[in-house]
Amino acid sequence: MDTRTTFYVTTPIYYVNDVPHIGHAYTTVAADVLARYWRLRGRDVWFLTGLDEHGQKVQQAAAKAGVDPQLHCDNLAPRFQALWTRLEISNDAFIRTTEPQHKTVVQRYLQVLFDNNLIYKDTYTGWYCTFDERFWTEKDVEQGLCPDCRRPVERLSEHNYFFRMGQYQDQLIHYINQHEEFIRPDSRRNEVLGFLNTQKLGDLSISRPKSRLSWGVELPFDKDYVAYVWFDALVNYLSALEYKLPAPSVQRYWPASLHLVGKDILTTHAVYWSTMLMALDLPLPHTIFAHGWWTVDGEKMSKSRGNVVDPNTVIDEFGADAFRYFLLREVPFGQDGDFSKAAMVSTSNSDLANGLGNLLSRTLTMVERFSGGTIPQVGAPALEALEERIATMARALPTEMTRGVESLAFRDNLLRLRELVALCDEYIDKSAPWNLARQAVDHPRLQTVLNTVARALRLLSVFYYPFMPKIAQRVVQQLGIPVDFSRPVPESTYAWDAPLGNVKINKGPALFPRIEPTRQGVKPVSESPASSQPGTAPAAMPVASTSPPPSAAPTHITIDEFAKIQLKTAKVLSAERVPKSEKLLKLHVSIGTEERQIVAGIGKKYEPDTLVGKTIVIVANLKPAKLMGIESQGMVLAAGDSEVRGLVTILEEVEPGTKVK
RNA sequence: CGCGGGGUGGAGCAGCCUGGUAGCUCGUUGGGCUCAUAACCCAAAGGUCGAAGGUUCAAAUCCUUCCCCCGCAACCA
Repeated sequence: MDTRTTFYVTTPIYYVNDVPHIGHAYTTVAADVLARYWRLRGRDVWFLTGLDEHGQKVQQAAAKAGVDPQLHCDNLAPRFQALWTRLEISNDAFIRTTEPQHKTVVQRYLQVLFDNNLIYKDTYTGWYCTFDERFWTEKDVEQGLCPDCRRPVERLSEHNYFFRMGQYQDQLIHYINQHEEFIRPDSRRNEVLGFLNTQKLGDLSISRPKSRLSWGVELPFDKDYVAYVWFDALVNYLSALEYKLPAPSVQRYWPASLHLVGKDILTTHAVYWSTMLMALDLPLPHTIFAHGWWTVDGEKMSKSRGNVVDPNTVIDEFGADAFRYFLLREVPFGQDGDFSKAAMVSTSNSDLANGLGNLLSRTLTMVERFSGGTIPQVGAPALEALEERIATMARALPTEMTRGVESLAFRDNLLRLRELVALCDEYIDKSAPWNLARQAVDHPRLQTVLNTVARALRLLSVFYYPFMPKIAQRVVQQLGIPVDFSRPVPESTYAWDAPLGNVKINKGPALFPRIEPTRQGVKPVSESPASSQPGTAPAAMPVASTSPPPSAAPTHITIDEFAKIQLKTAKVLSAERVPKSEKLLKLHVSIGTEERQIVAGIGKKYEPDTLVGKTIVIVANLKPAKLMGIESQGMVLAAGDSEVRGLVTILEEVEPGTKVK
């Protein structure tokens, strides 16, 4: 644990071209919870997030849009900033790598490394993937394709500048071994160590020729090059300290207490960034924590699947606080998790509406009904055993919460708080204040019940605050306890034994609405093609735009263009599965004059045997191609989108090779 | 033999490393209560722990084989 009084936490700087999704929200919310917790506890917190705005993809996207790259970034940046506002992110600064001050710092560090002979120029020849903006080694490249994105790679030879990363290998291994908390969780630490121990760490290319990529930070010692994106990006953690505060604050906050990263960029941080810092003679961050990824409804999130969760829509539906709660409550931090609306509804209802929300609601109503709207002082014990259990749990809570936050065990903390809520519910039921209210002789006991639950809520509000800032504020507001969460809250204001009483409450609306679970599992599969328009005015349909269905080709082709495609009937002579392939079948077909070998991706739908003898339709003049090493001399026609639904066949018996038009 | 993850009451998961009464949340059923957002409290039902072998006094847990599911990778010409 980082024991300094400062706490510097970062998220990665997100790529400005991305659409903000649940993953971005996750990291940022987690960082925010930590920042809020430590501010509450009086530490000197600095919380940084921001955007990575350089690189080829930005340059390309801007060019495509016909705008200046900077303008392109300026247009996109607010998407993130607006989301963070909605999500109640309390970052102290928002860095953008295109800011001049950032570039200056990057250049200064580059110059230092260059002057110390830690950067050298060399020729690099390798396989380059334009899309990923990176070179691949010989054994990475498979069949001329980028192992990452499967696009073709090109042989490229160019001069570049290299950072002597390799020479720090042993030092880094040693460092990781000596510092248990440097890379977390442990599984990730082992992963990095495994990587470092089994292969030789090479030097790192840190430049790109301007001829290929101009959108970047120019190297101070060679204006024909810009800095490679990682060097530029990682330095943000330091550069922000130099110009985002009133006074330069590297001394004050560096080394960072915590870099939160997704597991995909752990190596970059653990190896590149660490060795860069070593070379700069700067201390390494205290902890780099790699968290897991979210799937959606059990599937990986991807643009092509169209299941990317927009945090904005979740906030619209559930509110920012419930969303924040869900993200950190659902899964142990570090592991992968699954987001689904059903889970979101269930958690929101059971933990928040039925838990915290309902506890506050019933408590306040009782205070109104049985105590004239004022939280009473402690009276006589009502149910000593339960009161003792509550007290024990409550007194231990501050320490437990801190321990949980230190180990980033958000989920454990939230479950613990939920336990206290449940214990209060049990206490209320068993002490039955509504009965105690009947006779004056029981009133001292009634007072104790109400006071005890109110104190529990006071405590809960404080520790729920980092997770749900708005809700916490509403809880204390309704309880009538003035707690200002925007500044450190001394423990004396919420400690279990800190007295509470004679406080006038302000009961307000429910904290969380109960959400009726919609029919889950039944996805709205079919927008019935006919009348899915929520529209009006059927009469006024403009005649001209008998628009094609959305999936159809947007433009017409001429009959001549169609004539270029030779469709023919073909009789299947044999069919067999392509070994090791999931969906490929190798077909031999006759088109009368000749035989063709066709590889078709229909193996999920059809057993080879059932196809033999069938007459199908093929594209006869398609350029042959190799699929898994097997030549395919044509293409079979089949209905279906990504999934094959059925083959095109002929009703009547026709000769193989008959033209289809 | 491509890489990896997983199969535990209706659902989602923990337990498995370091064998020894199978646990949690949700759901279901019955009861209670009436302060509360049809909420809350109590109780119950419900599992041959994917299958088969093996090791052992004892296996969800260790070993072997097999089956199935899910990612990723390779291909839907």
